[in-house]
Amino acid sequence: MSVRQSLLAILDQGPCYGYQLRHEFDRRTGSTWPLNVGQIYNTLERLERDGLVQRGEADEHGHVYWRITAAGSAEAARWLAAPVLRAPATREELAVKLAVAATLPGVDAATILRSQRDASQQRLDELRRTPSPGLAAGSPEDLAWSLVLDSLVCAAEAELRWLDQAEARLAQHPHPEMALELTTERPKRGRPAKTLPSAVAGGDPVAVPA
Amino acid sequence: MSVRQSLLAILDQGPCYGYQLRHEFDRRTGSTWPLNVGQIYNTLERLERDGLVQRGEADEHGHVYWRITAAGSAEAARWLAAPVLRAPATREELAVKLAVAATLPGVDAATILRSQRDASQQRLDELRRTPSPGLAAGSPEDLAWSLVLDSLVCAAEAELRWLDQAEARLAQHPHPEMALELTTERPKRGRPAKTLPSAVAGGDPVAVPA
DNA sequence: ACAGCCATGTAACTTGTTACATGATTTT
DNA sequence: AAAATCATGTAACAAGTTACATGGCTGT
Repeated sequence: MSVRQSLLAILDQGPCYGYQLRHEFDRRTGSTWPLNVGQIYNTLERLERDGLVQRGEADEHGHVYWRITAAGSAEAARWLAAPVLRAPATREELAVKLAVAATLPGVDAATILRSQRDASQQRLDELRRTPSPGLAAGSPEDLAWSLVLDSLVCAAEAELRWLDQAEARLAQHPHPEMALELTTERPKRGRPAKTLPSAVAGGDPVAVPA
Repeated sequence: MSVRQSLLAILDQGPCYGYQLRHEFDRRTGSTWPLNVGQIYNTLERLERDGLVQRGEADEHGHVYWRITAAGSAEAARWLAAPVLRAPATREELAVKLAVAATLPGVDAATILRSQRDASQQRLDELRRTPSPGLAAGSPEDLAWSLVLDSLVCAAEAELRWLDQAEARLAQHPHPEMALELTTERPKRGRPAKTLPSAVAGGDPVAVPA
């Protein structure tokens, strides 16, 4: 959701051809996340389909310039003005994974946590070792690159903090032991009773079929 | 990339039918991120296509149980054992957006930053106000839910920290003023000259075609 | 001639996501 | 009867990503 919008924002500055867009994007976001060339042409076609850009004729060099439309310009402005909202619950792969792992009986969540922590720490070290680019210090590219790098560092630090918290929490719940009784109640169709206290289980714990 | 794997990990505990999987998943990750039912059936079909699960016959209740295969079991184990690796550069939408915004001439990055900061702060406040679920404290569900919630809080805090850093950095680079000269050099095809010092610009700064 | 980059494009595929259709069952 | 829930499924789409095909130009 940011490639599309980023390309649009760059195109809002003036027509570009595909390879140029790649260059501009990479320059702005640093050498991380090298943007695949093919993706640019895909994205441009999708943008054209949505009426946000228009494709021009090839010039004498064979360069195909793309021009933003009024709708595209509005969309770019909208994107820049509106804050990025994380969904009510952003899908954090790591959190989901640990939440699932911590509630599976045969799984040793503590070990998973430790090995994840090692990997995350290593990643953070790498990020910290990553040099600022050899560009002219103070250049806009340098600024942009620093922002992206800082963002990654902050995220990695937060991940480590969270992992430590999680480890402490897990220590309090030594053994999940939450066997897969799954839905403790027998699955029933239809509208469930509201007032009745679910009639108590007593019955079969879902008897996983062989 | 976590729905698919999570469902597989749950199925590794024993056969389930679709609705049951949704229940299990939601129970483990908290009420955030309610999993759309349709997605489960899609994912199951894709898992079957990949030979990781097998669909069973409907039982007397009309429940279609899905059973994990040996390959699926191996895949689930692999997922649980391997740490989640953020790509060399994870696509942080917010970072990319700010990096792009900070290098666009007509754009007031400081304003964008401030409004983003407000939104992020508000989100963090909401997260902090989010109560732990009314479940039995100490239950595995409670643990899982807390983990997810903590993760979101940590991420939100990191985001704010980063935004503050970014604001400070932007203050040092008061006005990007990086006009869209785009590729300062005239785009040329073929292998670029290595030794020549790019022949100096002098010429037209890409002369954006009208 | 050959390597290698510039440049455009096509096709396929993955995961996530939503909208919709269908029907059974059960409470109100 | 109506409403709500359980349950299964289909179809389509969005965004990202990769692999591949094609050709031009240029330096060695």
